[in-house]
Amino acid sequence: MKKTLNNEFFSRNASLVAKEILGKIIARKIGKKILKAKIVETEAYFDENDPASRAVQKGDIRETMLMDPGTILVYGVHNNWLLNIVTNKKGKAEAILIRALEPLNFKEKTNGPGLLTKALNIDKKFHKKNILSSKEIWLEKNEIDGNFEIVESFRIGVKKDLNLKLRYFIKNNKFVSKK
DNA sequence: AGGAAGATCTACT
DNA sequence: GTAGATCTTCCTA
Repeated sequence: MKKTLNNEFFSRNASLVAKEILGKIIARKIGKKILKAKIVETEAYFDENDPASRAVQKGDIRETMLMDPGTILVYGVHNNWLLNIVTNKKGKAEAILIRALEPLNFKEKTNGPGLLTKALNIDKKFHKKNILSSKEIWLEKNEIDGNFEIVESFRIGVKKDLNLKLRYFIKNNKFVSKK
């Protein structure tokens, strides 16, 4: 059994992936250091029937969301880079947004989508790379603690939200951006 | 070339 | 709780 997450993991419905990726480890190699953090908060975005998703707009973001599962989608908003991972099969515009991490071996703040990209030094250079094959960033299974409760809630910062709970976070984790 | 909008963050009240 | 700062991308002309 491989330690890193595979293609099948991401080849599913975005809300499913968003939920199951909670508690997994994201690793970022910078020079000789490898920063590791636990994913504690995510959101799911869809194509049709999701007015808040950027996939309904034509452009580079939609193009990227149509690519292979595991493709990294980096999107700039305000002053920040937001880290997304494309899910579902090629041709389906779905993705998850990583909203918050719990740092395991570093101290930078990661309790927000813009902050975690700064902490991990993620920017547009990762755009359209695949997180399943990258040597600089990857995801690992968490074999240490798989015991936590998942809370479902509404997405944050979107005007036209669906009447669906598409944000998922680990209960009682203090690194979650909002409750 | 210019303007508007946006899946945000920080600081201050 | 609310306002402001300030960057990238897309749309229009």
